[in-house]
Amino acid sequence: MIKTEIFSSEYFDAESSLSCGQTFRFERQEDGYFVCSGNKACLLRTSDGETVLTAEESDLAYFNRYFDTERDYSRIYRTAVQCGGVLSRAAEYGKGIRIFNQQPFETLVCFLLSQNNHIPRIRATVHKLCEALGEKRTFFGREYYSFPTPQAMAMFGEDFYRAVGAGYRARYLRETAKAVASGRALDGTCDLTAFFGVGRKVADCVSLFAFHRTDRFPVDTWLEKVYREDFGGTEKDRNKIASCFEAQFGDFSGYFQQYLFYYKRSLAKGKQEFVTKNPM
DNA sequence: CACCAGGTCCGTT
DNA sequence: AACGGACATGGT
Repeated sequence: MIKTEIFSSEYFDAESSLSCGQTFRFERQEDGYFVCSGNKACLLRTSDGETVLTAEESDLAYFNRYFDTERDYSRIYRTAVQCGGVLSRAAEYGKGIRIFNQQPFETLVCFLLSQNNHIPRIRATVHKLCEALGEKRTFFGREYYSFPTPQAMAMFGEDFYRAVGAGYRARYLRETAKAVASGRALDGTCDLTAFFGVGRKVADCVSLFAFHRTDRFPVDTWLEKVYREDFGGTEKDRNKIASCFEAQFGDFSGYFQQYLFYYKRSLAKGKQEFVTKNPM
């Protein structure tokens, strides 16, 4: 039985929440977005200031948790606006962004792939990975593939992961899949950097996107730019830059980081698109 | 064709 | 502790 649920898009906007880089498992369709998580799928549509979630009735609770729908984001937004400067502009631009609650293994694999990589290619590789090792399913008349289990991934070697476009990260995927499949803990308290290929940035992304550790502020090339250009920072070590932001923003770190990432990247992608979304 | 991308590892100072 | 090169590959 398929059901729908409606939210105001003021603090739950499909476009920005999906394209702000926290997930790679979605596709734009004629009338909205097809979103996958684990072995489930749902639809997100926007119309008249509303975000419409469509899912199997038995998956509705799952996707409510996934999209973090219970949390009050107006408070987060207002706090960012009060900070002024670039943060205020970024919050305005990404007002409808929510931080999802994604599955740990899936998030770990996706962000292993993300390093030194382009978002479109990350999405393509994740898709090929699911196609090859996931289970075929259908939702709303559309085929999709579940995210592979650690056990399924542990059966393949580097050559396979190179073939789906992982490049040099193939070794990271294989080692990590093997570790998790053989019982290594992957939870909110484990040291994520103990996984081969996981440094602070990837660890922070997994902490934030899978365990909702919003006290983490992942620093990548874009946030390094923000730090330099908009905050006038001079430190070069990304670890220190992250610690600096985290000390400043506390439990708002993760939310503010997403506002800033989405804003900075959108500016770089082209003024045209930006201007139409942000009439002065 | 260079340069860069949601970095990390590893060997040198 | 700090620094730099290597790493695969496709987008711009």
